[in-house]
Amino acid sequence: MPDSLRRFKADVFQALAHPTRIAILELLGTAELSAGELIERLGMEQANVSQHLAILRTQRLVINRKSGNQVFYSVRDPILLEVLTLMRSYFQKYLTEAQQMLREMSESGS
Amino acid sequence: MPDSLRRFKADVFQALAHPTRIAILELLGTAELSAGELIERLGMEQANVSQHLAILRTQRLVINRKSGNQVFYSVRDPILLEVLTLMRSYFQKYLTEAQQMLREMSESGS
DNA sequence: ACCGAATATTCGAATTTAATGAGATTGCCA
DNA sequence: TGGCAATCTCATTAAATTCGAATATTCGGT
Repeated sequence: MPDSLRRFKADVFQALAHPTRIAILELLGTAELSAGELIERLGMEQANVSQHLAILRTQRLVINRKSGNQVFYSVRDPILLEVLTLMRSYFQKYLTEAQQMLREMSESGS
Repeated sequence: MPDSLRRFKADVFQALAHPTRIAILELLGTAELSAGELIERLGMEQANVSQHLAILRTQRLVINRKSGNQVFYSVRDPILLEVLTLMRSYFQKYLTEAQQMLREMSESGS
């Protein structure tokens, strides 16, 4: 596999590599949502969410549809949701270990 | 889903978000390899590869087995390879578009 | 005990990323 | 056209990532 494609693939993972963006994709997994709805459900700064959406748009993980005053987002390809589902099963498999790791991190961090 | 788990999930994607680390996982997909073999096949600096391996180890995407002077690495869970396979199909689906994007990036970058 | 090979770790510089606050668009409706 | 709501973009700053060079560690052989 050429390195350029590997870089491209890495960029997609990079786009997935943020809790907020994962949350966005999970919210969009079941239904198309407007930017405003996303902001509300996430409970985060408007500008911040908008920037994360821009990243997802640039990598084409989501598509957007303008309708009047609003912009509606949806996941571009179900494969991406499959990836998230696979990840979910991965985490369930190692759940106790993940929690253990989280606990250690919070202890050493305090 | 609690945010802590989402953060944990994002960390795994972060670990996948580098061309070299993707290359490492793809190499390990078919066979267990020693650090030296990985370095040789990647044709990169020893320290650099070792650092990437450390990241993959920290996130537990790979496991390592010490045998004498060498350290052998392998992918921890086949689910991760499934994720890479899914991504591969995603890229094949949008290959022309990806190439187009790569071309534009290289043009504007020069 | 010493040496060399294999691997890991540390450090510093350059680059990238994330969050916030402020400003700029765009589209609707009176 | 004026104004408001929804959304995006820009600038700044703090934090994280990446790489190479140098250094450290660990193990087997002599």
